[in-house]
Amino acid sequence: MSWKLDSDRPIYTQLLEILQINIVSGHYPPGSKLKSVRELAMDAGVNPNTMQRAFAELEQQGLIRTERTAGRFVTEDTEMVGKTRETIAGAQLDLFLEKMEQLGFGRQEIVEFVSTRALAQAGRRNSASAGSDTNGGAQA
Amino acid sequence: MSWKLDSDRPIYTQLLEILQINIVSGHYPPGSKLKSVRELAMDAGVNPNTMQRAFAELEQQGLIRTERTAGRFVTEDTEMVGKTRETIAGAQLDLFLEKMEQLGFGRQEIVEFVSTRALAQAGRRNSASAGSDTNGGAQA
DNA sequence: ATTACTGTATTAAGCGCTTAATACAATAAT
DNA sequence: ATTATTGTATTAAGCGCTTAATACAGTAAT
Repeated sequence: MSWKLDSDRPIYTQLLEILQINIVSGHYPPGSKLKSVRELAMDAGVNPNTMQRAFAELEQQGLIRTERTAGRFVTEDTEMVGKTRETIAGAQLDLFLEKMEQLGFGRQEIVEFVSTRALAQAGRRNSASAGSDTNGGAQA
Repeated sequence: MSWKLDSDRPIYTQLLEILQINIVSGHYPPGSKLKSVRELAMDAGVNPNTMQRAFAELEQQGLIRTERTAGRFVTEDTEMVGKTRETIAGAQLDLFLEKMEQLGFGRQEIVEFVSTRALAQAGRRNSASAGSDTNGGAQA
């Protein structure tokens, strides 16, 4: 787990996003049990109260289910997880497009920019499995 | 001018980004005079101190020049402006790619995702001038 | 039954951001 | 010379986020 936190935004918001991503990417499988609030807070280096707050919002979105004393579990509604993944991806794209257009880039330019730079030297890793994986190995 | 501010991040940071974009996109031409701190603060609906703080950081980056009592002016170093534009665009792309990969998307998928959705219904506007403009009408 | 581990709630303190209300020096405009 | 406008600095107050230090209720394990 990464837990890269910056001081520019509320920590509980960032924790929420990280937890979301770990769920919709399949890193936290449907139905699996999550670590306790205290343990995750330790991992992330934050106060348990802060992690608790992140969970409160995460649960409100239906991605996790809480059992009073047993702990928290990832939802088993794989369809919802998948939809959430698409929603987040779409939102990220919209944000990106908005910024690029504000910078004066046209749609055509943006596509070329992304194509050129994204396929160039990639992230170095998984240069083998890449190329024909249409699902990225995520979710159900 | 937009001045869309959210409460999730420091306002002066957001003001800084907006000012940056207006400069590197050519909306604030090189050498042009900017409105006063007080006036811009009014436009944005923030306290003059907050706008002042944004300017302090903006000047530190060299995008503007301050003349004690005459006001602030956009730099005339068009090369720097252009480089800054590319730097911001690259940073935005990197952020986007990172999020998408965390969501489980592969590079190939991302390119297809962007190509499909970015060229689909666009932003509705400038459907006429789009298509062959390789510079977006920005900077020098 | 006792122990350990869940989620949850409360209180107080500290810190950064923001605002409000001024004030001052330097220059441009009249 | 006077007035208006510029950037800039200062002080105090309020607010949200974060942390620390607890505490409690419910359940699983022993």
